[in-house]
Order: sequence, then structure tokens, then C-alpha cells
Amino acid sequence: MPSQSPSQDPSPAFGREVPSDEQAWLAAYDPHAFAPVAVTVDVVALTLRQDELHVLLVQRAGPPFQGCWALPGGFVRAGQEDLDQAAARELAEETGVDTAALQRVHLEQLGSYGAPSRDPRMHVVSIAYLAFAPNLPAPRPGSDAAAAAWVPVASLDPVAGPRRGGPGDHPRPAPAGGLAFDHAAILAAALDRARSKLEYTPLATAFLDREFTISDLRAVYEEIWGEKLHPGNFHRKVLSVPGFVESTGHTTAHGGSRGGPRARLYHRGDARLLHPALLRPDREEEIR
Amino acid sequence: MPSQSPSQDPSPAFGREVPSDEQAWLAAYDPHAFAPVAVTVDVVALTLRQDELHVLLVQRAGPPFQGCWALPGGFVRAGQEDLDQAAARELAEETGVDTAALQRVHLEQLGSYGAPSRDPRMHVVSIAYLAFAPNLPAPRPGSDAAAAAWVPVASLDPVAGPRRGGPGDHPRPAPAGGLAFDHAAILAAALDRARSKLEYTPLATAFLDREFTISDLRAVYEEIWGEKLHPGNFHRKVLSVPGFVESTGHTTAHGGSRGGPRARLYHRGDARLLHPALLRPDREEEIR
DNA sequence: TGAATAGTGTCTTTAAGACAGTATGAG
DNA sequence: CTCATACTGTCTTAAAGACACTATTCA
Repeated sequence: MPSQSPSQDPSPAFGREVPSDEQAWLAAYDPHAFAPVAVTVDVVALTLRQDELHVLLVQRAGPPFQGCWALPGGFVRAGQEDLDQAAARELAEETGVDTAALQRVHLEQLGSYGAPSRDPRMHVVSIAYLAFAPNLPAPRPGSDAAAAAWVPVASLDPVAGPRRGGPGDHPRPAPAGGLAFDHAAILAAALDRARSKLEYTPLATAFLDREFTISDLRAVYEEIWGEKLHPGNFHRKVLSVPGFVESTGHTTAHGGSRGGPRARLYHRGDARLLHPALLRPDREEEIR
Repeated sequence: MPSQSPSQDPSPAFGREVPSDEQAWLAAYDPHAFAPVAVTVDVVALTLRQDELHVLLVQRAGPPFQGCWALPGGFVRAGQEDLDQAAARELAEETGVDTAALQRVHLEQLGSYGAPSRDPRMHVVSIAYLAFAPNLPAPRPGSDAAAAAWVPVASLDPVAGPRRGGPGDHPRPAPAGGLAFDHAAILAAALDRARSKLEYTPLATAFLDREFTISDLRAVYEEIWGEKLHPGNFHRKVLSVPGFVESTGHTTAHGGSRGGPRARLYHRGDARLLHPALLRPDREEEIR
């Protein structure tokens, strides 16, 4: 675990020998001489709760955007951690999941956001991360948050929209006034990424427990893509992609809540890419 | 062009009203109180020169890694520029291309690198960018570089390797000892990204002049993917993808250097995604 | 004239999607 | 029993790849 501070330990990076004149130059180096740009990580943590996509949000305890909902995140600890480590730490701090449970969470870098005006305090560059997790416990708010909650994405995403907004629908517990900073744009990018990752990677399984049925898997695709898929064709397709899922030999103990036979159980296979991919249907309009 | 400094102008971000108590809090805010993490952008600029993929490198004038070759890049100007603007600026400074020519360069964010030990001076987070450009002029070195040059990727990439390394081959002008910092990893990620972007976007056209033949386009794919493609099937495939290329109605003035009829000229169409995609053949082994 | 290239025709194989049909289990 | 569901069979269409062929131009 690399956790060195330059001032304490100007040891060579990558095992390279540092010439003695360079040593002297390094000793005279003042990190504060550089322009102050702060670096944060923000995490878009997605999970399915009752077959509905939720994102983890925190309510900001202090300014700026006090009282607004925002993505969990915080400053990178200089000299102490990698970006991936910082993202995992922030996620753990906000959700209360222990290190062991974090192993089951897929975490990947999404992109960086650095408009000078995105934070009124100063120029802050944020490295956004995307997390896929199986049903996680209710979060406990961290130190710098007034509250933390899993929020239905349908209540936030203007594209997917409140598509369950039928006549007799409950009002969503949506944070009023949008998200803090540019977090709405980050969330939109995260959903785009998630939707396309389902096409060519087996990451849909990251939303499920270790053992799952093909119908469970289909429910993930349907919820994240926002469209119904043909059950029979989906079933055959998933089983035909090498390394996507492997049979456990078991079945569910009971049929579905509305009847039907017991379903076979599968766990994730060893493929990291799906070939051929599961392409989303009817995307002509998004091409141009 | 947003170019505000927080200390001069704590104006609201995103047109939001700032409460007066928050104004007071912002006035007391000290950017230097935060941990010093520097932010840089590094650009992987790729171009084709004589049908061979090249990357723009600079030779470092000062420590660390003095004399080593590295990706062009530099510190983000705090409060003055977006990350995209910083990347475009660094690219312009190192290549000498003017703003008009920069319009023809495709520039996209690649990813961020922030291991604490990646720079011996201090904790530096670098936002890597990927640039695709048509045949650019020879670079002129910037202020902090001893030299700048287009370097054949084949002489650097351990995966693609010196695959032209036949018996009577010239020795490559490869920088000895690898690239500075973690730039070899960044370059590898850039090549991965470029190879897969050719599959599902029309970005291969970004390496070509405005008018090109189908054979020119095929040469881009063959060079970046590192494998020969079937000329006839490629031709038909490209023309069958809606919005990939559009005919100009013209043909080349002469046939190829080794004979053959005049080829029809095309320019890029309006598609942003290729559907169906041009999938790379024979990638079974990379799936797991 | 010979060789290399642009572009087209056609056949085979694979994969996607529409649709139907059987078996199982909950209520 | 009824109905929803798990899963399988089959047909149609789209697309990828192999191969062949013609026409054009350079050397």
C-alpha cells in the first residue's frame, strides 16, 4: 500500500535511481508554490432495491449548497492514497459497509470534472467514480453530511424520467431543486456508462447476489435499460454467451410469487467481455 | 469563457442565489488550507505519418526524469480553464498548431492517474487526454521541453511490439529506458481506447484529411488494429453503415502508386455511433 | 502485358428477433 | 382450475466473412 509523503520520503518512483543533483532539487521543492487546485472524488453508487435503481446521495451539512443533495465524495488525502482508494474510502464512509463487503462492489473510474466555476470555493477537480453494488444496507450519514439515503434514480433522471408516474402514483422523495454542483451531469454520465456497460460486460451480475436466476438478471437489464426484454430470447442469449453465467446445479426453493416452475440458479462466469454482446434494441435515434 | 478566481469573485455557480451567511463563509475560505495536490493534464496525441501510427512526445528539460521522454502536458491553470481547455492549450503549445487547426483535432478525456508516488515532487493527479489528428506538422518544443517529436508507437508499445522488426529493419528512434512517470501505462490505455473507439465510432476519419478513399480509411483501421482486413468486405461494410461516410461525387486524380482504378472520394457522415459496429475479428482470447 | 487495386456479386454461417408451445407451481 | 412463469423449438431476417469476378490504371 503506497502511502508516502514527498516531504518525508523523496524515494524514487518506479524503482528509478534518483541522481544526487535531482535530490537537491527535490529538497528545495515547495508543493505550496503551485496553483491551488483541490482534488476530490465523487462516487455514483448504484444499487437495485426492490427491483428499482437507486443512487446513494448525501445531504450537505455545510456550505456551499448547504441542504442540497449531492453525490458522496470528498477530498483526496494528499500523499496517502490512490484515486481508487480514495473512492473506496469515501464509499465506505458513507455507506458503512466494511472492507469485506466492499470487495463485492464493482468500482470504476467514470471521468473527471474540472470547470473552474463548478465549486464556488475554489477550483476543484473531481474524479468521478461509478459503483455497482448488490442490495446494500441503508447508509449512515458521514461526518460532513446531514443525511444519506438511497434515492430512486427515476425521481432524478430527466431522461429516464418519472416513467412510473401513473395517475395513482406516490410522489417521489426527490430532492427538490436538483443536485449540488455539477452532480446532475455526473449522474447522467454514470447512467449512460452503466447502460452501455451492460451491453458488453457481465457487470449486470454486480447488482445481484452471488446466486441468481436468469429472470433476476433480466430484471437488471430491464430496469437499467428502461425497457422490457423478450424473456425467451433473453434466456437463450445469456446462456449462449461463453463465460457470462455458469450453472450451479441448484434451483430456487420455490416458484415465483405468481406461480411458475422453480428456476435454475447461476453464478457469474469468468468472462470479462461479452461476445457476442447483448445489444440494446432500437437505438437508431441515438446514433446522430 | 469562464475564467474567474474564487478570491476575486465568489459569484454563484450555475446561476444559483448565494445566501448571505454563505457569502460570509466563502469570504473566510482559504484555498491553501487544503492538502496540496497538484493537477496536470497529459495528452496522448496520435497521428498517422506515412501510414504509421505516431505519438507526440517531449523530452524533459528539467527534473524529475530529466532527459526522459514523456507525454506533453502541464499544470492546469487554477481558476482559469476547464480540463478540456487545458488539454487543448497544452497540445497547441507543444505542436505549434494554431486554434483553427485545433478544430480538426478530436480531443477526449481518457482517464485520471493519481497514485501518490507517480511524481516524486508531490502528489500529482493527472487527467489524461486522447487526441486523434490528421497528419500534423513537426512539433516545436515548448518552454519546458528540450525536444518534441512524433515517435512511432511501434517502437514503444510492448503489446503491438516492433512488429515490423524484420531482419533488414532500421533501428527505431525509440526513447531508451521507457517513458517518464506512469506515461507508459497512460499510453497503453490510450491505445486500448483508440482501438475500441474505431469499432463503434467514426473516429477513424479523424486521422484523415477531409476527403479520403475507402482504402485510406481501411489503412487507418489496419494500422491501429494491427491486422489486415479484407478489402472487399471492408468496402461494402463501410458503405452499408448509415452516416459513416458520404460520397463527394469526385474521384482521385490518379490511380494508386502500384496501379488500379481511380477511387471514389468520401467525407465523414453525420453519424456519431456506428450501427452496426465494425467489430474487430478474432478477439476470443481477450475476453477473459 | 502483367500486376495491383477499386468495387461488386454471391454463398455460407452466425446471430437476433418474432412467435409458438410445453411443463411447472402459486393461489 | 387458472394463470404467470421457466424454458425450448422453429422460422425469418440481418449481418459477417469467404471467395470469386470485372474493370481500371500504373509500371
